[in-house]
Amino acid sequence: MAKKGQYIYEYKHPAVTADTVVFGYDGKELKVLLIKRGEEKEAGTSAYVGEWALPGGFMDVDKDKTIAHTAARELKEETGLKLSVKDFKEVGTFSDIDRDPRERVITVAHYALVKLAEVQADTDADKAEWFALDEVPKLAFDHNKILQVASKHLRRDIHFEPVGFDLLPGIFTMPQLQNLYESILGVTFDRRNFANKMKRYNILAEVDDGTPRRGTRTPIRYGFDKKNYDRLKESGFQLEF
Amino acid sequence: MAKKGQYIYEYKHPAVTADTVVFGYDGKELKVLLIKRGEEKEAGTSAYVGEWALPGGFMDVDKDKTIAHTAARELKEETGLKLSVKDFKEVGTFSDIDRDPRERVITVAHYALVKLAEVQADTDADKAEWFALDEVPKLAFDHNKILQVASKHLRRDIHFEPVGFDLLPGIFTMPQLQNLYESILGVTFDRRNFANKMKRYNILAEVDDGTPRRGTRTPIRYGFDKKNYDRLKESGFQLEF
DNA sequence: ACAAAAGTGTTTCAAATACACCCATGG
DNA sequence: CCATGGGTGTATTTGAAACACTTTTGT
Repeated sequence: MAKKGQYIYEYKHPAVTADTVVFGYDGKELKVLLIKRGEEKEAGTSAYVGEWALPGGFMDVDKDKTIAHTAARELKEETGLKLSVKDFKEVGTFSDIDRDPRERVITVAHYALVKLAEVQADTDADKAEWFALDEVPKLAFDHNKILQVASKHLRRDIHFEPVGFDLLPGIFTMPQLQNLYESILGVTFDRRNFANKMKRYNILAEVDDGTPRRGTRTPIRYGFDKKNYDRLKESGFQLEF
Repeated sequence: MAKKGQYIYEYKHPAVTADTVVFGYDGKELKVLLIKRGEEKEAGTSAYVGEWALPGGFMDVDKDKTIAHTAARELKEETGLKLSVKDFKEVGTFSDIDRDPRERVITVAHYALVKLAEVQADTDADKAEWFALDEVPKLAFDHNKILQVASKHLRRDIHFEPVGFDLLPGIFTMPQLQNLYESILGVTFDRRNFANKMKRYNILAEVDDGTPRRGTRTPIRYGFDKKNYDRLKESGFQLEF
């Protein structure tokens, strides 16, 4: 952690933070991980104590190799969630002059996708909580705006990136996959057309995990074919919906 | 301009800059505006003096309403080019710990599109120069990397945004438009297919600017139909190529 | 006179869309 | 027994891609 002391500059510097929108999917709807703000460790005074906010915090100028490292470190400290630096996708910089009442703070917003089921155990329930996207309360700072923009980025990226990979468990069903896309994009698809399109990309493989298929009521279970997926991505594809 | 003085913080703060990749199109190829670095006005020591670099500079914590304002202000100061704040599209944050030899500096990169012909007169030729994209020299800091990423963003955005609007003069020809797309994407299109697709969007209008069409050798002149374009954009379209 | 630039239309193929029925299970 | 969830195939339409010739001007 950064040392407290006296740091002197010839010109004013802003403080820099990294905030992260962590998206998870519970099989029904998209959720976001929020924390309840406590006393600030770093800034002289605290702001928005007791309110909900996105996890994030101040850059450690000496230790954080990049701003994504800040995001990863703070997420870990605040929620217990340990993600790889490359899981953080940058959303943008929020730099309005009055966005923090204490001093000038600019924040670099990120988003990350996690497999909710596998990760729920690791999150520190005392501080962090999952909220359905449409039940997110009023947040500290400009965090509602950040969440909006991050959601927009997710909706865009879904056309180019394997969001299913990251949000669904390793084994999943076609209805789950479809529901995920429908949740993110806010639309509905025809079952048959959706499945056909997905299958044409050759990135899905039927898997037999031992669950007996006892009739049409138990859905077929799929896994992602990462090899084919990566090849497809290299050659500049577009997953259109 | 920011005041020089003694600014004291309890925790280390990084310096923050905004850099901008200004793209222009001369009818043949994509160009970028670069500046020759002189003595730094702000930082104690100067870095990369005499080398080519992207225009940009330090945030004025008291005056710059957002980081985009920093980008606009610095572009104006360094090249004479006066663009609207909303013309700056954010590309990303570059924050590697050793990217500036003087102190920890993180930069927020932007790109902007200009009509080269209309703007060339405004740029201060003493300090700034246009370079073809594939003739860009080795740049200061990590600016070559920033340029790469900005180009990638432009290539992506071309599918969703009216880049033609911003890069071409108000009146242009189909071959010019096609050449622009080919330059940015690095591919070639069939003349007929390209024109047909463009026309299907109903965003082009033939204009008669007095130039006589004296035969097939003088191309038809078009303008953008901004109304239709905006409507199309609202309804979430994709310009596919 | 010939090379270069620009205009134009049709055919073919692939993908998007729309649409209806059957089966098995759980309550 | 019936409501629910899940599987499957076909016909139609739309857009993408491939393709060749003619005209005019500049040299």
